[in-house]
Amino acid sequence: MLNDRSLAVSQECANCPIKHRAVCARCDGNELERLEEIKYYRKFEAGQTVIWSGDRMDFVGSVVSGIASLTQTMEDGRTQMVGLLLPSDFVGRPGRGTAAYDVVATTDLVMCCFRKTPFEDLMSKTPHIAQRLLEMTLDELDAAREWMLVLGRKTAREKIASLLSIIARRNATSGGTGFKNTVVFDLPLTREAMADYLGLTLETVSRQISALKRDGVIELEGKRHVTIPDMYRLLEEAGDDADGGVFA
Amino acid sequence: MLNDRSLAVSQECANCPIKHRAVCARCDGNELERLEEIKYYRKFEAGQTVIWSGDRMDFVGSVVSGIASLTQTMEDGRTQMVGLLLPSDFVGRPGRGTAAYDVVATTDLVMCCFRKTPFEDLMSKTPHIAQRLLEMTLDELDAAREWMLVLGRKTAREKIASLLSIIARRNATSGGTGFKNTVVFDLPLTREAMADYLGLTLETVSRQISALKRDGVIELEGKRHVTIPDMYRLLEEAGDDADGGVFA
DNA sequence: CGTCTGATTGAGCTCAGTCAAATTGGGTGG
DNA sequence: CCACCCAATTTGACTGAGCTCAATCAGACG
Repeated sequence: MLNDRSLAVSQECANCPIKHRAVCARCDGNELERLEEIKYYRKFEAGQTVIWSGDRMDFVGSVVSGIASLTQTMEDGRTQMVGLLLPSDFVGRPGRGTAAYDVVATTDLVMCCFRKTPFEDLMSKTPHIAQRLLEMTLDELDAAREWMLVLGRKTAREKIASLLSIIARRNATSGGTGFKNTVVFDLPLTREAMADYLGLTLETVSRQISALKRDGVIELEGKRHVTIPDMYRLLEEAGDDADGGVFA
Repeated sequence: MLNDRSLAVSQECANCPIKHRAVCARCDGNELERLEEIKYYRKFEAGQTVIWSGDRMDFVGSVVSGIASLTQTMEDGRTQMVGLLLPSDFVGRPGRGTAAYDVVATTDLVMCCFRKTPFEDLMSKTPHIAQRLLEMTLDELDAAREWMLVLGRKTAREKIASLLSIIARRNATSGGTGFKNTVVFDLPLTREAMADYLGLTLETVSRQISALKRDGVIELEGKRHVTIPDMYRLLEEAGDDADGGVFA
């Protein structure tokens, strides 16, 4: 089966698709061997919950493929996504015993997990891991702060444009020939997930997407396949400085 | 002068008021000596800008006393606070050359600074610093995510209550005798700063504070001195689980 | 072909924003 | 000590972006 195949492929760190960006990116051969001893893969289907907030968490790990989301929920059911986990992103916090957020597989998901205690031991002996984790955590903090500006100060239209920019930036295959600022991708999120990301209702998300389509900022094929004919235009709509050269 | 005195007092790491919580908290005597060699103090008055976003940043440092804020500004002037820096909090990012945010002294401020390059060198040789910085960054990330829930999903009233809770939790001297959930503190932020923190306008902040006062959730003496007669009540208003035992 | 989930669209309402006018309170100079 | 000034804050009236409730639509799957 495809699933078995894909697992088999990623079984070896040497072939791992995220080896250049994950927590283990800085590790040398020896360190990788140690990690390899304590690692194991877990797969989740779209919609499945990886962990519930408050649950005991005895592993940490990296997203290998697929997308997961970190969400917080209030007693009355209001929910806010607080993290979007893409391949190579790290899940879990060394030194903490319980999950602070719900982690949900947004798409089918493969994770490379390490039992927490051995990982922590290894980390204390392996500065390369801690270094890389610090770097990644600082990046996440920057992303979170960017996101706070979106949540606190942007309009619904700007929020949608911002989210599309973010996804485009990561997921993008520039469509067509030559030098162009056209970008094409598939939305990995439902309208509801987008709403939870942006602090909106799903109706507002839908309306704003329709409006952006009507205004020619985006093109849709089906509900999920998106074409951005002019990335600069989208960045403008997002309220971001469409400043520096190519979006990189 | 008082200023000189307070500087003199904190000149030695041994007497430093934040030594247990700052980046240097894990350092041993030897490591502290090295840090001491490259450190220097800087003072800012309330309202002064410490750094502008985009500026070259050749130092990093810790807040020793006072409060600073990290803010992001859009071209049209909308601003969002993305970090509130209290004593012991770290400013700057090792490995980055320019400031990503505006840093502004919200009150009079004393910082313990390190030139960036020597600090980075020291950090690569001193796991204790990197360890502590990782810990602090993970805490900040948690705080940022908490804040994202506030920005994305809470009502104006809940936002104000949340902010007051946060300040109360840190700044608090429980007022009066015996076991009680009464808390007293001075607001270190103007209405405008609170608005920037919470993604509101200053008028809305003012209105909601008035409403909370009217409803007996808080008491005001002057504009800044706040009494929380019942901390649990406030936590309820914040929409947080007023769950676990004493707020700790 | 019915069903079910996700998405779109509409109508009306509400909370928070905008614009504008008081009010407060601390600081200053006479 | 008092009159005045200025910045911060409060309050009011009105507006509108985004929410709620509800109906409809589209595509996937059995």
